[in-house]
Amino acid sequence: MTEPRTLLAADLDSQTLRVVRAIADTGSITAAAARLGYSQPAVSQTVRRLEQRLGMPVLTRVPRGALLTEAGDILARHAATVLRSIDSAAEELAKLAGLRTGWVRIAAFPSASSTIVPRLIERMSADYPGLRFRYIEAEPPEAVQTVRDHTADIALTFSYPGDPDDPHGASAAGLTATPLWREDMILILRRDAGAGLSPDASPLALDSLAGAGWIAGCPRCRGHLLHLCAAHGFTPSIDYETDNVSAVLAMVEAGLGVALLPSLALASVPLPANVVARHPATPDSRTVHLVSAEASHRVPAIAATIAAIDALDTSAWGLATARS
Amino acid sequence: MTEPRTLLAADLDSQTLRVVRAIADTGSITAAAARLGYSQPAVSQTVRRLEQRLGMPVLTRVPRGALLTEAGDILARHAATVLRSIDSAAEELAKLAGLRTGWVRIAAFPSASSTIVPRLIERMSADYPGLRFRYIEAEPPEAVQTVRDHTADIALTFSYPGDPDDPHGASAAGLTATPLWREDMILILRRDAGAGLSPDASPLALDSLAGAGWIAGCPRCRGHLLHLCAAHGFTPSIDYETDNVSAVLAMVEAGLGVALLPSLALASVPLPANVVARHPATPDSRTVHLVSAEASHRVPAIAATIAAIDALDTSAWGLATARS
DNA sequence: TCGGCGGCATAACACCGGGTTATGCTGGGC
DNA sequence: GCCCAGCATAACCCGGTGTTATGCCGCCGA
Repeated sequence: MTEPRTLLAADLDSQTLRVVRAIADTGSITAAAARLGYSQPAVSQTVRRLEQRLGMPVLTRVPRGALLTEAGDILARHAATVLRSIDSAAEELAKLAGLRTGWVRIAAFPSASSTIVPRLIERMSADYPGLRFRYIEAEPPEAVQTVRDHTADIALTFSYPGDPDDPHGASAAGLTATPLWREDMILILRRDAGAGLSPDASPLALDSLAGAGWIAGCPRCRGHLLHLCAAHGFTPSIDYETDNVSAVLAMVEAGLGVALLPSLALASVPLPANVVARHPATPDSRTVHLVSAEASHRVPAIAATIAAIDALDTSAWGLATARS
Repeated sequence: MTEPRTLLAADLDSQTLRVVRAIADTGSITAAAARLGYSQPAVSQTVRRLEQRLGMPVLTRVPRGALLTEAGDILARHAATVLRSIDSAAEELAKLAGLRTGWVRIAAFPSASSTIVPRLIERMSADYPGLRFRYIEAEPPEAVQTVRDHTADIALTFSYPGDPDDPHGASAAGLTATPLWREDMILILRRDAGAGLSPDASPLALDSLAGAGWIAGCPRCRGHLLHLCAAHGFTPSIDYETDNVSAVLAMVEAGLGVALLPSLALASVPLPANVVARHPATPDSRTVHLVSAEASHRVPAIAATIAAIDALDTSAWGLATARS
């Protein structure tokens, strides 16, 4: 004769409620067991355990089945609410799993904003109409930081060869950084500036521009330019600094200098008539990376987005698959 | 790498939801564990199991705690509903257990309707204002049947000594029948009828009424009368039959005959002026029983009612505690 | 920059809740 | 009076869900 301690909500788990509800619906333990896919004793014992936890009977056994007691009625009534809520939770989760809902937050560098990102989101939205997206434009270090602090799920970054703080530095945390594409660096100069140097569309020796004025962009891009020129034996005179690609082109067009731009930056703005793009004689490139939290790969919407990034056709932007 | 099968609602038990909710509230696994009274690994593992059932992460681990993912958000949101519902079920059950709510259905024989039953319900209502009662008047066999088929929780019955179908016959089922009180049988006759026989208030030999006309009530009462008279060597002439006590008294008053009534029957109607009640010289009694379903004794409201019946002061009705 | 600390994960283990099959009992209907 | 439907019990088994002990990692403060 165990002392019936005070009732705890912990005594009521959803499994038990499911059983009570099945009995209420079917009117017998045996039928409830059949409906739930259990053996009859399983249900019988579940009820018995419940009853001894509650300290009072939940159902009265009658010759052809079982009737709920008042306590059983209470349980069955609330079971409806509980199970309905659990079912709808399961349904929402199934929608997440089935990519019929979900958010994906993306961070990327400026020149991706007008190329890769819109194409990606367009594609994903077409394939999975339920998914929603957020986008934050950020330079690589900040973009990685957004992933690290869970402000974004996915970051697109770039790194120059030999870059000390390239995105791989992030992999120490739970982050992964995988190279996506190799992006050619292209020299931008006024048509007449390079006129005497070599035929129009052919590669151009970098050091032939040693004496030119230079227009540079973000700090890391400027750093790369300095590094690259040093390897070619000169120090560029960087006279103008701007991140703005249109501004760079206008400056070049105005004859203020030359620039070294990644091909993505050129993909979304038309080249002014008397401005030309020439590959350096010794090819130069940077690499676009995808940075994401390891754990997030199990989030269906994020995994699908990553897959879509991999599947993007980037040939129009001058991107080549990265060999890592 | 287990294949993430489709999500089942069965994967979501209330215990897990409780954990998710605690994490959502506290912001860390450790704090949630403390709040739930678990060890930290218990919660950690609960989450891990949940995640592998869902096939997607539920929370993202951050340096100083954990953040919910979208899936975790869904769970936490529904957990609120589920747990609220479970809590309110527990609360209602606690009210049942605490006798602050509940129904008790009573069946009893007619002469209890105007004596024991109102007193009992009055008493119970005073002690437990939340309890509600239903009452059905029924002769013993029917009253036992109401308990058997769960139309009533408690039946008050009576049985005459040697009664073949007394309530004990019911004990074969899950029913119990316990004797409560011994109820004296009393002879009712007109003052002048017994005048020459013995002093007014003294016991009266039954066979002194052998020649009188008799007024009898319910079938079992009539049966008892026949049995009793046979033991005294005569067969009564039963001229009138009615269950109605007032009618019996009026008939006696009118000189139509004499009657043998249980003391409870006399408790609620005044004896007409020229009608007297006399004990038989050889005392005769019947026994009042309580019949109830074994299992119902664990129902608090019913147990309390039975206790209240035991505690009733029945001296005013001429009932003596039964010796079983 | 290094040690302390807060927080999570993992390992190893124990328990019992909750399932199974086999079987018995009871009450009702043909 | 026998058969059948339905519930209970026994005996057993497994895995979910706790426990403690321990390790790793990232942050913070001296």
